Amino acid sequence: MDEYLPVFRECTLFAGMNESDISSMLKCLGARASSFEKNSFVFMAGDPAASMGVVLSGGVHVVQEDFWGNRSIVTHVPRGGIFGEAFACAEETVYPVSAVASERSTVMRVDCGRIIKTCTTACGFHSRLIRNLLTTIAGKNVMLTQHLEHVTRHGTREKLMAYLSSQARAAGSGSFVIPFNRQELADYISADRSAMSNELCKMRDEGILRFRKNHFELL
Amino acid sequence: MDEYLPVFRECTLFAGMNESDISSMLKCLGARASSFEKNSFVFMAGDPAASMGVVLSGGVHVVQEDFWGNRSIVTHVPRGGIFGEAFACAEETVYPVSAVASERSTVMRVDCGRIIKTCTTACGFHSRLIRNLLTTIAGKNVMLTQHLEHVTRHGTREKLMAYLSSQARAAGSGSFVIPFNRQELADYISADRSAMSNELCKMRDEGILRFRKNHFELL
DNA sequence: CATAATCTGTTGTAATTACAACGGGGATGA
DNA sequence: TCATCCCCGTTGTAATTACAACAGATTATG
Repeated sequence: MDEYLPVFRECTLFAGMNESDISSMLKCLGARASSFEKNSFVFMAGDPAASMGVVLSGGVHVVQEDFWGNRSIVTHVPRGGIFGEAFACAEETVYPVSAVASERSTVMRVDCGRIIKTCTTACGFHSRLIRNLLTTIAGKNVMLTQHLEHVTRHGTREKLMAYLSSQARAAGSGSFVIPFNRQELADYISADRSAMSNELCKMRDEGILRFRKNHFELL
Repeated sequence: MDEYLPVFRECTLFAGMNESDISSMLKCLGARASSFEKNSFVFMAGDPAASMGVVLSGGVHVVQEDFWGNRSIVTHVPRGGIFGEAFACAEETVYPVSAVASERSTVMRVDCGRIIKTCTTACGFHSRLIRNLLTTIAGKNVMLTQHLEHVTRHGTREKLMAYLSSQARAAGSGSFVIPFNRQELADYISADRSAMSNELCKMRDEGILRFRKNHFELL
């Protein structure tokens, strides 16, 4: 397991811990790493939701299948990312989604009960681990709330204004750089790229914003 | 503060605790209740995000204002509900939203740092409190993820199928009752009521589902 | 029971959006 | 330098959705 220590250092779950702390903690938690072939299931929808996963190598797709069998990708989890933690930490009894290796991957699974319920005095960094878990989930929560805020607006222009406003707020300025190209931005706000591009230019012509590539300025 | 003990028993944050535990814990946390007139701010966007709120009486609107000053309501928090906890628990430094009393209200504010960072051996139920906080945020996380899944689908029919599928999964059956009327369902999936109603009937005529009022059956 | 109020389905029209196709940069690499 | 690829804007058309208005059904209320 120690071969993956560089990965753990990138993982928000272990923020503020050094390698020896992490190493001893993983033993304490009974964490086990397993390998998965491409397209094999790490867990399936309907399995008891007891553990969270940490991607040590490769990547994992979180997928959902609807009543009629249509499959869609919810998220992709890259190396160093965690998944399933919200279901395991909530009162959910089973996973409502499946996790599939998008390529040959190594995944570490940690029983969430061991993190939460164990006496927190057992090892020195256990409380830090819980805090990290809480911070990580809370951070995702904030991002999800914002995303929902942007997507639920009616009309392409309203979506853009909501998204750009939040970026300006985060930057503390009306002038900022976004982390998306046009196609990615369109996917994010759930709109068509060309329609969005069109709307952006209309807004520019009306004088409510300026942009050049990924740099935007609200007026 | 003890006059609000009945409210605390409904609050997920204090699940599994009895009234005397809650009472002593609130002292330990240094929680303070304050009154707010209708339309007065509990906190404003830009304030340092240190504490979470618990609505003891009345209700609170979480509102967001965009770059051009357009205000929109993100959520309404009723009596017994908590708000601001995700921002305070995440690494956010300031609130990106404001909280406004929707009527004359009483709100208890708890410093999140006191919950998370204090030595967990300080009082017996502190670890339970942290677990409740984690469970609550994780639960919201699951709901947000699902909602996003439903809203981002393109087309009214696809949204309906995604939502109804998730309800069927939750019920463990293709036959279930939804907690929305038509208007609420339309708001939830971010669509027009009449267009949605139309689409539902088309789907019924095509034989992929049946419904009567709030009872649905997928085929 | 009668009346009002609300919810739901239906229709037609206007507005918006998705889709496809294309051309102009700008970056990349041989 | 030239060729290639990718990103972005633009346009026209087809499809979808929003909006408004209305009628039947259901529920609430006195």
